[in-house]
Amino acid sequence: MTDPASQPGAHAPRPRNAAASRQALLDAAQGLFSQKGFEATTVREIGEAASVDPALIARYFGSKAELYIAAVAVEGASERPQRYERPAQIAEVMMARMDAGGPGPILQAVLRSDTTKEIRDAAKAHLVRRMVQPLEEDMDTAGVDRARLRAETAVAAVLGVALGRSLGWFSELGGVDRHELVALLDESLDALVPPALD
Amino acid sequence: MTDPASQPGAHAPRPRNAAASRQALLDAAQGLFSQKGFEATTVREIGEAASVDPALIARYFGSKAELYIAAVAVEGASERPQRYERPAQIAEVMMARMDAGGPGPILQAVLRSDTTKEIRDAAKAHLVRRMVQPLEEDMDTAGVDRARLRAETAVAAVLGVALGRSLGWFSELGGVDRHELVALLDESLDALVPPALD
DNA sequence: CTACGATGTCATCACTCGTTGACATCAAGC
DNA sequence: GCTTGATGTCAACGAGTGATGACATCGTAG
Repeated sequence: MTDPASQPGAHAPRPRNAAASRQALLDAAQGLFSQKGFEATTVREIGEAASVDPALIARYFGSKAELYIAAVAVEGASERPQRYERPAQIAEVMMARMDAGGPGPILQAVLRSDTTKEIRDAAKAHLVRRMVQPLEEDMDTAGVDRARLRAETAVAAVLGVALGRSLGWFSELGGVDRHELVALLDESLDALVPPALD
Repeated sequence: MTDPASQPGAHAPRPRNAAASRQALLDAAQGLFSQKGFEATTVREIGEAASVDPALIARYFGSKAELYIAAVAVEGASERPQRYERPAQIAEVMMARMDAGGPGPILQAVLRSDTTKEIRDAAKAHLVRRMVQPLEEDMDTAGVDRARLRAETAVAAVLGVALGRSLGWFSELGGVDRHELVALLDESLDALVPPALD
């Protein structure tokens, strides 16, 4: 962010700017990985989307896999810590994200088998930390039986619904208003994950 | 078909038997596609698993894609029509299948984006016919509101749980006894898909 | 102004994929 | 026994992939 040394207002064209190229690659990768997954996205596609030579992926990130990890890290970091009052809020957050830009690198990594085990484990851990554990802790303090299993089941179910909605599995699920769907899930999830009573 | 055994009059045993080779390829493809999906399975793998030269795939099926379609057709035909008394029975059936041999070609086709749209649509239709419609009809006769949406949501949720269990997303979900999980889902699904009262 | 490191461009490598066609080998009919 | 068609084997092709390194070009320190 040093002074580009040109007119104010309009960013100076940066034909040679490593940071900008790196960022462009990262953004393009984020979008493409999010929509198509790891294997189905080629480095040449990423380069074209970023208007950057694909060879720079190797230079700046080392490899396609490391670029993927970087994209996942960005997605993970962009999520601010959050506390869920009701289990269906997880569905709300997840579907809002998917409505915006596809499943995202993390979910892609979790549900596809063509990614490295290393990447998949990292994505799973993220999912557990952000979604399962909050639910589990609430139920633990409330003394609910089988808290962990209930939390995992709820997250998996929400993921299924969000996925089916995003990928257009069915006719109505994809088109229904998000909040209506969340409301529908709310009743159901309360039976699976009893809400904290405190 | 005709008795292949040792009688002199009958046809000799079949060291070179096109039908047997074809079937071996189909079986191997069914298993591999079921576990790894379409793109991640190579024709060389299939050939090795079937102990048949991969080139015969082209000869007997035309291409890898047509072999895939044949495998899906086999899975679709093997399912006998079934009626579900309670929504959680869908979970039972689905998880029993997955515990046996992975998600299966049909589910793989639905959830992965690397398959042909044609294949994916066929798989979706199969899913709707076998899972969504039975639920919907029960609720329609019971006069439940938003029957179709509820049915689709329930199937998607069950799919998510079954998938998460099969793919090892979480620590407990994968290991828990299937029937315990079904019981857990039963309460929850009743809220989403009110059981028929007749 | 010049030299040098940083940045971008390009051709190409090694590899895997699905597919193809030539060739080998077997079983059966004349 | 020899021919003929079916069946199996094999090497290779062309199209992709990710990755690599040589080279060109820019920006700027000296």
